[in-house]
Amino acid sequence: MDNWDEIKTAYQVARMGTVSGAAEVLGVHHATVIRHIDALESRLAVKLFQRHARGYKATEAGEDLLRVAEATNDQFSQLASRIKGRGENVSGELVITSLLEIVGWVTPLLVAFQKKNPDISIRFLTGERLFRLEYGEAHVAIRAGNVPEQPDNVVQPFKTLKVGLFAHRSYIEKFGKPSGVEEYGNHRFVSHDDMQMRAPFFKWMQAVVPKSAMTFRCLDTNALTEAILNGAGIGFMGYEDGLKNPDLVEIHPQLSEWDSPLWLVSHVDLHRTPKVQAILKFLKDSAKGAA
Amino acid sequence: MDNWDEIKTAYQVARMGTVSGAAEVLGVHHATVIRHIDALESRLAVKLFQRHARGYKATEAGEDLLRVAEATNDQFSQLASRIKGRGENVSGELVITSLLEIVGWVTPLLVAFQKKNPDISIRFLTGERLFRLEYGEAHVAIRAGNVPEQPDNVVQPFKTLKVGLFAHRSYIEKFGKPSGVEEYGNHRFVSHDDMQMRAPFFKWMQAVVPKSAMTFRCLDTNALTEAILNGAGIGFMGYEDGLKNPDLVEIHPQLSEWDSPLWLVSHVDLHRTPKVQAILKFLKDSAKGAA
DNA sequence: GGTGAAGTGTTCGAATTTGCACATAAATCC
DNA sequence: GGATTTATGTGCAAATTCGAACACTTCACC
Repeated sequence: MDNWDEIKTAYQVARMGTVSGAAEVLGVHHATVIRHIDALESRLAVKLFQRHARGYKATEAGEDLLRVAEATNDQFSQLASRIKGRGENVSGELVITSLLEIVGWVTPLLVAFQKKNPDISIRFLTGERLFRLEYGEAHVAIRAGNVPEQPDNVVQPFKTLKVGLFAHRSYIEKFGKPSGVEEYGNHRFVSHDDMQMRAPFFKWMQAVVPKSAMTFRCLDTNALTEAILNGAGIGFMGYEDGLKNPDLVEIHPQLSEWDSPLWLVSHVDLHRTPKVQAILKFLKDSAKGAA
Repeated sequence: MDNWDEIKTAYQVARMGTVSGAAEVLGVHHATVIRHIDALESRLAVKLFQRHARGYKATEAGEDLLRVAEATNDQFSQLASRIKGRGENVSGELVITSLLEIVGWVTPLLVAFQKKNPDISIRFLTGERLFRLEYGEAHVAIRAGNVPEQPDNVVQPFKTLKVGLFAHRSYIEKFGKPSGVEEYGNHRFVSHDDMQMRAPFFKWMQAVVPKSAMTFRCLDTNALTEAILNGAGIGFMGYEDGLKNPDLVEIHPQLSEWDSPLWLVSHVDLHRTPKVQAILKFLKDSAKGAA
């Protein structure tokens, strides 16, 4: 039973009782309707209609088809309105992924967005693995570093993640505050263990701080912040967070070359949907408000 | 939501996960599949699939379509097997129509056929009105007289209805038996009231018997037979029935020109269905057996 | 009983759809 | 890391389908 269009045609003929009427409803020529019926009947090897000059009358098989096709027509109509409706409303599931490092910063934004759009349910995917937009694993990704130039992805600048070089008060009391870069060799630093890391502030540190001075290394950004707070050494952390904490001392004036740009990335297929547009607008607005 | 074929295509893509796979299942070129999907998506203004080089992944809308189309596919498959099955089995309703005159003769045959085919339910339509095959009012008609030459009807000879001219014993006792046609004017005849009747024996009677001798006229053949049996006069009735009844006397030697040929008529659209073939074969066989 | 309206059915040219060839991209397999 | 496999995507020609016109039939209304 291939060729569903012929079933659709037969349905209208059974419903209308005439070929001409069905042709008008379907918006095709009545010759087309006749051909569809003929094709369907010869394929099924069963007469669906009894022909006479004043119209078509469904046989038992035709009546059976009428019932099934009527249900199908309803189902498809409902499907169409569901799909179209889904396109217009901001509802359903919204999957967002980001790097682990900025979870603490992004999460409150997502919660706020969910509160503004109660019909939406948010899945926030984070992890070692990069969740890929092109496989439909997420609607929106927040990426850092260079502009992600993958095809089929729509990239927008989000905001710039500023970092500063801080140490805890307890560290300063113990080891003193280095007056300049040249003294860094005699101090203790905390840093990421991942030498592949491409963040600009990390590269700056690699260039300026001798490897022997990096006495505490870890993989997780949150653990790194904790290490600084516990006086393990000097290290990078979010600039705003650092300033806010009275127990932290800024070691080096903030440099713009440390900045990590953040990008909002969405797949081109989904970018124009209202749902994705809504979250993108919300995130950009909140970035603007914070700046 | 017109063009059900595109939905069918999208269903296979959602099921298979790749355009190529769907194309193979559908037996079309993969370019066609791509075009169907593109057309459907632009009509719905919603992305149904997320494209990447290793296949298509259904979006939420696509998943929705998958569910609906899967159900539809099942429904259509079942419909197809029902319709084809109906074509092969002798079951369902079988509508037969005949003239009132031969009801008594046909009914036992139909009952026997129904007993041989318990899956069938028989509707035997009789009445003043001619039930018409071309409107699907009946599957098979039993017609008398000239060969019905209507288009779209398949006509087969059934059997010849022989009639004889009989009178009841009580009539003979009262009025005597006419020795020849020339004495008919002095006798009493029972006949049909319908002067339009085209039956050959009726025309013969009209030619031979003066109108004044027709003293009992009625519209119904059964009533006519009853009239003969009750001694109302001389009249035509089924030849076999007349001979079988010892109380009846044959008035005139049977003439072949009285014979009414009976025809089995079926609409060309239904003639080749096993159900119609079965009843036609049964009726012809029983006519042969009786002859 | 004849005339007009409504419907079926068929033929032929036109428009649409389809299939093929080829380009390209990503994943897998040595 | 290069070759192979498997996928998507796009012009262009062929095949198919579609639509307009016309012939024919039946029914309803005068």
